[in-house]
Amino acid sequence: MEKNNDRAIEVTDAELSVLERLWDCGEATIRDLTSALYERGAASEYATVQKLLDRLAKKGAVRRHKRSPAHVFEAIAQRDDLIGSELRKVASRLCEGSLTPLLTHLTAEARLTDEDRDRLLEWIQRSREEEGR
Amino acid sequence: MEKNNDRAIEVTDAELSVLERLWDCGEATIRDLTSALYERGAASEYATVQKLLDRLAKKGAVRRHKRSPAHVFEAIAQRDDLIGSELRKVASRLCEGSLTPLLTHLTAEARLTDEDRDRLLEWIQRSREEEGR
DNA sequence: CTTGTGTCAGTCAACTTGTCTTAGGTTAGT
DNA sequence: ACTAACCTAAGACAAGTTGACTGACACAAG
Repeated sequence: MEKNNDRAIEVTDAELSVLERLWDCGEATIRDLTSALYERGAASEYATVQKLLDRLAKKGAVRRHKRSPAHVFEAIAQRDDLIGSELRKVASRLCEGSLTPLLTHLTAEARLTDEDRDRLLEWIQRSREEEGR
Repeated sequence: MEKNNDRAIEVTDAELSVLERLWDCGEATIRDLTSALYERGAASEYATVQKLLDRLAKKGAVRRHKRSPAHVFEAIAQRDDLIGSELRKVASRLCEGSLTPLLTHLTAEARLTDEDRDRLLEWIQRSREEEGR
């Protein structure tokens, strides 16, 4: 049940669209991704995807399997990891690192459905019980 | 009780430090801000603060009062407005615009103090009561 | 009329980001 | 073996952002 909190992973828009494709496919080669994302499939676009994967790999968001002819890529970072990174970044910039103000803001701003509210109450209850962890 | 949701306000790091000073002071001239933020108070730093205020004004985060000799600046955007903008940005990039996944993530990740918990419970209570507003 | 202070506008280098080019390696087909 | 098709690796590039800085001008007080 270990969460991937090792370090923040932030990605740009173009990188994100590659990652999202990987979340859908599970695994994909550069060619797969290029034809899925760019339609035209030109050589330069292939290289663009390659560079984006390169940067994603440096950030630890993607793993490269050196399988036979072409490398196969797989997402390491999941959507929720990115959400977490972004939320922590906001918190550290605007709330001295505390996530609680974000929570407070969301409860005030988000239109809570009954379901959301119930889930939240339940969670608070649980968190109170776990007090002495 | 109108919230400032008109549009997203995002600020850079340097702009934020100016804004934070304004949140503390209420009002301030460029000179006030420069000596508070830069210590040295050189002419170039004065100009930097001026440019930052300029950009903040264009973003609608700051208001300029043309009082006597030097203009006086006042923050329009509050910390919570920025938090809201950032959260919406994250939501629109990663959650198809829905804030709920952020809430879910925070309930899973954030560790609450007793005080946080009480405040949150109160929020939820109030939100439930305002239901039909 | 000069000095100090303020405003306004533009410049600048460093960095980021998405795109593209080039060079070189490996495999398959004729 | 020679070429064609595909792959990897590394770097170049323009456009945009960001923080810092410069210069030109207004204006009041000594």
